[in-house]
Amino acid sequence: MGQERVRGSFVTAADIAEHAGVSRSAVSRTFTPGASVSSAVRARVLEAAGVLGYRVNRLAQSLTNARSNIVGLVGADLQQPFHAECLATLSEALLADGFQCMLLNAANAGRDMGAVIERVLEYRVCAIVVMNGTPSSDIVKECLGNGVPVILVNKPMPGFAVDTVVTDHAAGGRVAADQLLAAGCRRLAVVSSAARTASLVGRLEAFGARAAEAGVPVRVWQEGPTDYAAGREAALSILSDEAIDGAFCVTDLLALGFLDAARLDRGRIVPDDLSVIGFDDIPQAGWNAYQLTTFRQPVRLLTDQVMQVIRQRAETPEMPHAVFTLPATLVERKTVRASAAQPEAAQ
Amino acid sequence: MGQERVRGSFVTAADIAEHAGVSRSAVSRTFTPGASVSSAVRARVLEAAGVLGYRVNRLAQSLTNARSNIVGLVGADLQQPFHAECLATLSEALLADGFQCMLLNAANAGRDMGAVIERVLEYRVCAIVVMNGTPSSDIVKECLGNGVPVILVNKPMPGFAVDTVVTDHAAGGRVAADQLLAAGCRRLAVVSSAARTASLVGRLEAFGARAAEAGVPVRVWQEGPTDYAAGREAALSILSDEAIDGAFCVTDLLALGFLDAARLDRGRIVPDDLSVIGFDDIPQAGWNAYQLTTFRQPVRLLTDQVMQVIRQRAETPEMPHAVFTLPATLVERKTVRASAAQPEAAQ
DNA sequence: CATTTTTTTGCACGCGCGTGCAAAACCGGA
DNA sequence: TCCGGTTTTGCACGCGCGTGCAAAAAAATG
Repeated sequence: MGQERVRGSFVTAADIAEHAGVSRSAVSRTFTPGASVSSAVRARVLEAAGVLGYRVNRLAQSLTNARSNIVGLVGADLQQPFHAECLATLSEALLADGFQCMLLNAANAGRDMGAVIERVLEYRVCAIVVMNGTPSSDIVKECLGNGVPVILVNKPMPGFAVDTVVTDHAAGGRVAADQLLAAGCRRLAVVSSAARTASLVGRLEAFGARAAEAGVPVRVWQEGPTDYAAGREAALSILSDEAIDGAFCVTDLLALGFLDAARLDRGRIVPDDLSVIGFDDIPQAGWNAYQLTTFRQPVRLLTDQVMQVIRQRAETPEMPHAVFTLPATLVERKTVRASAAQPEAAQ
Repeated sequence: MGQERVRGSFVTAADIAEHAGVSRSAVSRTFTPGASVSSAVRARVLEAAGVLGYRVNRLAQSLTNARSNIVGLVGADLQQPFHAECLATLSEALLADGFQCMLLNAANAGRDMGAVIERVLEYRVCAIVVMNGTPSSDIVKECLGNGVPVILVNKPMPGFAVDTVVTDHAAGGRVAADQLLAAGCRRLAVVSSAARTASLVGRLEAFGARAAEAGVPVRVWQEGPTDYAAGREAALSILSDEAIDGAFCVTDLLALGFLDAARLDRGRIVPDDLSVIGFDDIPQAGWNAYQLTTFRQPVRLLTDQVMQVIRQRAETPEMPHAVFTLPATLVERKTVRASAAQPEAAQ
């Protein structure tokens, strides 16, 4: 079976109808759950479909429904470990739920997301998920105006009718400060990038606030991109200047670069001389050369929440919009000195 | 402008026609390059489109063309650095060329690619690019039977009417052997995984053949998945057994795990005691903690070639099918001992 | 101005599909 | 056998768009 397929063209429902000796409607109904077809007809249609290799044309189908079941997935810097993880998890969940995902790669974060979002609107997507990067408010309005729900991950946009799913960055920042203080650090640094993303700023400010409460000075570094090389530069600069003994890098990539420069170039012993905490828990953070203490972003939870919002909003478009905040969990590895104050007895 | 948009629904060409006082055809022609419209009408249409927020419905458009301009991008283990890089590069190129990409995440490589490819066929994609993983021959036939070109990256399927774009793995394997031999290694190992992928096998066998020519024994390891942890396990097992002094890991991920275990657990000094070469040149390979000597896969070239094939085959479907082999380039860093035999004078 | 040529425009059809509606077929009961 | 009720089936229309065709308008030519 499937042998005599005509090469080079798709089979239509009409072809099946003819081959099975039924009306085209019968074919359509066979592939429409809950439609009325006798089992005899259904059987003949299915057989013909098998032989000819029929496949409903979703394009035409979506035309009737006025909406496809395609979800637009927008993101930049997709090769970064954390972003790649988000993408992999989200796309898998979407597929598992019967959606198709259109990937909108905004490439280097600088490039305009607007152009790329505009294009996907032409496909009548049923939702747009922004995994990272900051879409302009104009384009968000445009999506909303066309009835396309927008879901923002880790990127709150107050005042817009969007759904937002974020990690609790502030809580992470606070815990990071607590950890470093508990480890006895008294000259702290926080390493971020020139990108003043809400998530990055959230982590940084909460960290700074907590340190301030404790009366500990914090050296703030916010230069360059958010990557490994920038982390190295930060370490090279900060660690030569001052006697920093604890650093919170707002991203694992920064932290790993920072660690390498601290150890290899500045001869620091981690965690004895210097404690370091990252954020994201990318796979590399767990590698033996690093064993970075960091915060795990709840990617699975974020994804589940995104899926739930997509489904709910499909049913109830006028549902009130909300911000869902999910907790990051501390992953204790080996870049923070064990607290001397409260030794964990007999472990 | 754009204020009075009716919320919650898309604007159609008919709406524009009415608003501009022209026929619907005029609207269609305005947005069809090379169609005949007077500049007066065009102007009025464009203005109406601006005010109402019109956007052609690609779904309906593709219905007429019998083909969308969507390309299906199939891959597994998308969070792996090399795969993520391929995905990022390819999706960017596709978007730049006016295509849209549908992401088909086959999740854990084990899962069936067929199901996911079947689904994307329903969208009348104009091509399917398989970035990694092995699609069943049945599903490939099915695509081909429907006139959808299939492009395989790093995965030759002899005998099928597909286009193939591969890195020259064998050449890499040979050079790897040469490098290790030149470094004076006399007890070699090659580390691969249980996945007998063509690319992995290609690298491994070429390496083995070259070593055999030189009369040097090679310990072959092919267990577990293709990741960091598997690389560690390989090192823990191999390095305790024998006095290996040179290892070719067929993947950077394996190499980095191997390196960490060799240094941290087995106390080897790289490259003095042990030389290690990887493959792929993922970003982490260049990090200071590793400085791995490896082969850079020509991702940009692969991508360019894929794009060229897509364009050409769109024009000339019956074009003969070919295998394009692109060279990997050795990236010399610091995990291979400098050759004693031929000291590079005064460098 | 009349006529031919060129350009522009609207009509109508089809792309592949879902679905309301009415005709047809079927089923069970009297 | 006939009849009311319950599927099942086919017809025809519409989804939003592109496009061939012929009518209309404009432009060029005599």
